[in-house]
Amino acid sequence: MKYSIGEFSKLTHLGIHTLRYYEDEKLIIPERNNANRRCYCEKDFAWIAFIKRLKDTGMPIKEIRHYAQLRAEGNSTQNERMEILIQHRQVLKKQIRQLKEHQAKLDEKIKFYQEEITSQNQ
Amino acid sequence: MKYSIGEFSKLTHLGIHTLRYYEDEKLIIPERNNANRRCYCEKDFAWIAFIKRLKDTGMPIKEIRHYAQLRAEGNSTQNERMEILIQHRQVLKKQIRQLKEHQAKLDEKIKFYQEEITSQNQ
DNA sequence: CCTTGACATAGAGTTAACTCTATATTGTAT
DNA sequence: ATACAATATAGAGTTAACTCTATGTCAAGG
Repeated sequence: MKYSIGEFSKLTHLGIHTLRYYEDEKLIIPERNNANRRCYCEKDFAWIAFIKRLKDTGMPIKEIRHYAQLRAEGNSTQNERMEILIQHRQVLKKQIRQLKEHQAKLDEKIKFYQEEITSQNQ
Repeated sequence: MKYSIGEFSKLTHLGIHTLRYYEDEKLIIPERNNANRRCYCEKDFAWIAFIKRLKDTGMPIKEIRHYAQLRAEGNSTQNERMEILIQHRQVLKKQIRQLKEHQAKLDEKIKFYQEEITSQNQ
């Protein structure tokens, strides 16, 4: 199955402009048809999903580009790509730990407000 | 204990420029001494710690400003501030859930690489 | 007295990540 | 054949959150 940029935009919930921007940034470079139109495929869809994951976990576009370029070079870069992901796993782990701490502190603060407010109503 | 902006900058690990920017944005407005110099105190330190927490959990500065303005209005806004934090707790909860999902998928991918690589070495 | 360093304000510059505009082509329905 | 909607490129504009520069003030040490 092949998708025009418009279809692919709907599929991925990324704007047309964003897809072209990602192409400029060399994150995802789709095939072209004989009229020079972009032709995205299933594989591109899976790849975009992964790009989103990296973005959502705070990886900047430059780093994603690096990963994408290694990917484009083929199998010989598997090891290096794995290393990047292993590094990133550490980052993610730390993020989760920190957010949990923030959550705990936020809960404390909310509890404090609740106590303040109920004590005022007596 | 009172701190000049230079001291407070070191204490909070926020640049002097950033502290002044936060003041422009009405997040934290310290006292002034008779020479018009900023005078940060312990309470400001606790408040900056909380601002950082909100920032680190993705709250934009405009929303933090809103919270800060309510805070400046005093006790009568306690309820509204609590509501904001309760809302934000939901956001945070969702963030953590998502990051955990991303972590799981990342682990899968790493595992996949490891299997690929070991199978190639045989 | 004079220099120096920390502070003050106002406003310009930077960076990341989009997002939009202008203009030109092209495939499809009438 | 013609109109029109989707696509193409190049480049400008936007937003958030800083970060820096220019210029001026002032208190304390030599």
